[in-house]
Amino acid sequence: MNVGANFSKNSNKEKCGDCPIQHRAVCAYCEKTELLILEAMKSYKIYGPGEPIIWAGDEMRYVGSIVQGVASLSQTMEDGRKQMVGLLLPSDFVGRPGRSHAAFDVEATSEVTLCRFERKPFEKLLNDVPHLRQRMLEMALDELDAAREWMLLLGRKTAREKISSLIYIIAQREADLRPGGGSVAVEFDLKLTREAMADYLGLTLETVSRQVNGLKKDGVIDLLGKRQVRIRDIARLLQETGDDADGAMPS
Amino acid sequence: MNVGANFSKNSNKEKCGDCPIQHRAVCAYCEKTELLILEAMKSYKIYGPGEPIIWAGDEMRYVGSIVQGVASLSQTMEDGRKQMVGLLLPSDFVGRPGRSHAAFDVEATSEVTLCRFERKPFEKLLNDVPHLRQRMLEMALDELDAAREWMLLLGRKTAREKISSLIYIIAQREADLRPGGGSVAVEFDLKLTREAMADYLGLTLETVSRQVNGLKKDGVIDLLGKRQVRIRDIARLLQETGDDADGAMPS
DNA sequence: CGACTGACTTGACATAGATCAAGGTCTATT
DNA sequence: AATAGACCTTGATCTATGTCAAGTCAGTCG
Repeated sequence: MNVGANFSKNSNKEKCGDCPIQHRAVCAYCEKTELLILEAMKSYKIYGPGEPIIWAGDEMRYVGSIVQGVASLSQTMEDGRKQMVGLLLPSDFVGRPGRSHAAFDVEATSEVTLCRFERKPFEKLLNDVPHLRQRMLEMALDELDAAREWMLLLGRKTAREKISSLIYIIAQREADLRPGGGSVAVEFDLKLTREAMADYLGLTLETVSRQVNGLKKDGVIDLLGKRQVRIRDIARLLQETGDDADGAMPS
Repeated sequence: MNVGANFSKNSNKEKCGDCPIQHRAVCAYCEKTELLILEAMKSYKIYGPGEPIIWAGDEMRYVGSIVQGVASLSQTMEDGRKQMVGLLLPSDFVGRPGRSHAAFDVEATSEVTLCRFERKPFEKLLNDVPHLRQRMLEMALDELDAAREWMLLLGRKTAREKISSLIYIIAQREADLRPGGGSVAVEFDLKLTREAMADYLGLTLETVSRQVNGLKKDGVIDLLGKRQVRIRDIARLLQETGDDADGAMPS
């Protein structure tokens, strides 16, 4: 088997049970016994919107993965400035094996169902099961790439490009989670307040509001509710993100 | 042995040979044979200042680690806007096992000596040697944390805080690489042009210039040469970064 | 039913940092 | 010692986004 093998989310979905940690962390290649260990270990917990899951500095008793809802990973400075550093959607992993205390705040943005494992036995399992460690490495490297792309957005994009990028990414992730559908969902719920978007994009909530309504006025998106979006022109939205590979040069 | 065991850089230095990949990726706990395999595989290559090491999208034949000098990991938009997403110093790993093409540009900022391994056999080794994979996971998670902290800087800090943070971080890293010394070097070379700093911080080079000279005028640092810095007041510099834990509240 | 609350919008104004434009300093080259 | 090129500084101005301050609107509670 190849180190770099990349299991598509869908193929994992078919082979694994209902808990995301199975297909994200253990996946199709694992032995039956290992699956059974994880099955026995897991427990679920539900958090209400706005409820903290863990604070930076707290001891981490659990690691786990999101089953339903949206959670945010963020950092706050003493004077209150806040920056989201990750958006946790269903199937994303929460917690860092090998570290006893949390480095970032995790909060439920909408109602969140978390599938949890006690950290210590999970680490032991990680130590014993080669595939699990490999899967964790892949996940960490994927998240690292995502974080670095977000750095380009934070450092160099304009407010309009930031908003467009966020909407586009949420649409993509939404499509991933849906059964049929293309690669980008057309109509979906952002599941984030304007303030949460601002914290994610390094903007103020007023700027977010103005830019979202700007995209609406320019016919790029429709707003069905405050957070319910329909993309009117996907190509145009992609152009607005600033990282359209060939929007400038018509072939 | 514990999954979360964290080998300090120094202890590894003592036990390993001259190639950073040994103490970063294989480390003190590895068997002799594994070290020998890496020894046989490795080769060195030297890059001049400004020379590209690999471009985003290129096939990655090698992975490796920096022995000497500074390299930058960056992304560029079509219109030329550029964002550095990582600063690679001696002992840092370059390349991503399990991916055949590079996701980011890597350029030598100063003269760089790179210790290289062919990617394919390295991946095979990674597959066979548990400690190596564990070390890679730790490195990836550390880099992820660093990337996320940089996101706070890019999204929420002022220009002055950004510059102060960069100087502080370079001073820390410098101290790490030196034999004796405290945790923060006092006098050192930034090894970056104003433009490279700007690309790292999401600023323009003019703003970088003004802020660096501002810190000098305010007695926080001295400039011995254009890139040669002496920190006059470490506590003050830390305060200027914005993430001083208790600069605001005297106990 | 009114009025309260939280999320959002909109306007007027302020400002940090970008942009544009010179000019300066250092090093290498001839 | 003149010339050139890379790098850096400094000033004047512009502008995108932040800040402050009123609203609006939908849902919820008394």
